[in-house]
Amino acid sequence: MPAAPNVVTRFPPSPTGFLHIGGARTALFNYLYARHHGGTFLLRIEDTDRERSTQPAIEAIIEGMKWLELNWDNNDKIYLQSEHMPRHAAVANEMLANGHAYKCFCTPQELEEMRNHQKANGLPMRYDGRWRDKDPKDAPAGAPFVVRLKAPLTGETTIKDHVRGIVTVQNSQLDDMVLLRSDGTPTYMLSVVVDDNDMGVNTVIRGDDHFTNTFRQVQILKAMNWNIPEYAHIPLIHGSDGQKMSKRHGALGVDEYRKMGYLPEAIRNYLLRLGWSHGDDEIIPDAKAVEWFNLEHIVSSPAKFDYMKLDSVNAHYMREMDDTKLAQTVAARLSEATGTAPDVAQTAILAKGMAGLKQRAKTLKDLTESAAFYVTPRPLPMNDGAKKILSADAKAMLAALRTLLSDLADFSATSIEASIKDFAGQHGKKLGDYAQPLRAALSGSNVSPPIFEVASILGKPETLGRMDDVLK
RNA sequence: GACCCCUUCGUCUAGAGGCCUAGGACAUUACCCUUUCACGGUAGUAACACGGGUUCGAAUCCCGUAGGGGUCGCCA
Repeated sequence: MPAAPNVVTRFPPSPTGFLHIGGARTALFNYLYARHHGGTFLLRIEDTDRERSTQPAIEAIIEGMKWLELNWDNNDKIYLQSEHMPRHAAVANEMLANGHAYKCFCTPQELEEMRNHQKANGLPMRYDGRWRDKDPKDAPAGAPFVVRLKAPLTGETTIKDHVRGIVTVQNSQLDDMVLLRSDGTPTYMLSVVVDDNDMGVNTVIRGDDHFTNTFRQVQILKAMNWNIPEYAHIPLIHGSDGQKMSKRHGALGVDEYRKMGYLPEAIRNYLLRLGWSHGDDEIIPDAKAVEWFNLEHIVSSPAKFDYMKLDSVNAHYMREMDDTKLAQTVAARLSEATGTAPDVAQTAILAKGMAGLKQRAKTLKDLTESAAFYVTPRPLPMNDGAKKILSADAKAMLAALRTLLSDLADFSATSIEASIKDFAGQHGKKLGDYAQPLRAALSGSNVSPPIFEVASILGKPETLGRMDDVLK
């Protein structure tokens, strides 16, 4: 099935902030495509903007990638774009030498005036090429200059994109972009092209916001006579306002999702389905994702992020998790929230409780909150629902129940239920009449897993103790 | 403004001219199950943006309109 040999993809975030959800999806698609073809997935940090790039951001991105388990190749090594700036500059100079680039001595003010004029007159906003054919000798001595691409004036540039199809733009629409800044550093447009080429990247999967840039990049590629990679521009993820999700537009860092209690496998599955499909399949475990992923079924329109759906996917994976492992996670979260870590015995109780708890929760956060009562030290605080249940009548019934339970030898859930059911019948009551007060006493709430199961897991001494607390 | 792209239930999507009286999932409604809440089960509401073509036949192809988005930096 894998046709293209040696597929090389890459994820190139710029370290100006955390790894956000849109970037995570781009990374996922690149990762899956490489894995599907048995190819290589690389991580490149685009830190050429020295002003805005930060080390903490680099670390946050790496942490995010690791949390999502999107492991990159090349022995875990990261390609730092800034380390290759001399190479980028060398390429620009090569283009200068072979006539594919030229020096432009315009000042920033001059360019801004030009743009203002164009905007005011409803003209297309592009560099007008005023230094394209001028002799550099005409420039004032020692004046700073940038290096611009000498882009073709006529003809057209065509991109074959796996999502967009074949798209053509007239070269007259594209201006002579800057390759090298006046301080000699390369621009993004140059750096990506050079790095992709040097890294052997042959498949570029990235956000659709890069689509129009692609035409310019292809022009550089052609000027250098380099191979043009396969392209797949994936539609953006929109916020609820229908606009591109960005760091200031509702996109959260992946770490926030971890805190909210989402599982990495759930995030992966949800993100995969957001913009890609495999028939009616919704739950797509990693192995299937790698097996099935392709570029053909990437959706062509933008998607909105939906927490409800994420919740349901997360709930699915959470229920599949091993109870012991889940209990450890919950214990860790509990200790983070309360400051005291559950001990081994308590963690064991949590593990027993997981089966009943996890089908009532969507996230690890929910799960942790609903599990807390198992290990909360006595006397348990009662929530409003519990207080309401514990009327004088209810307490009287609870007192009777206490005697019943203390005499019960077999403290299994079925045994407790059978005995209470029998007891209720004898007193002309329903099971629920006793179950609710018991629930309040044992869980401190009006909502809990099956209460006889809870009692059994808590054990007889703790159960009776909690009942005594309420009866005091 | 210029250029490019997008448009199927509220949301994510299936759909590659007849399989579509448009399918699935999430959400939502009702009922069943039931010691609470969930889970689960059953049923339901709900969409091809609009207008023209092409064709025996169009959600699917073409053109236009409308709406939305992206890009136009010495940011990435």
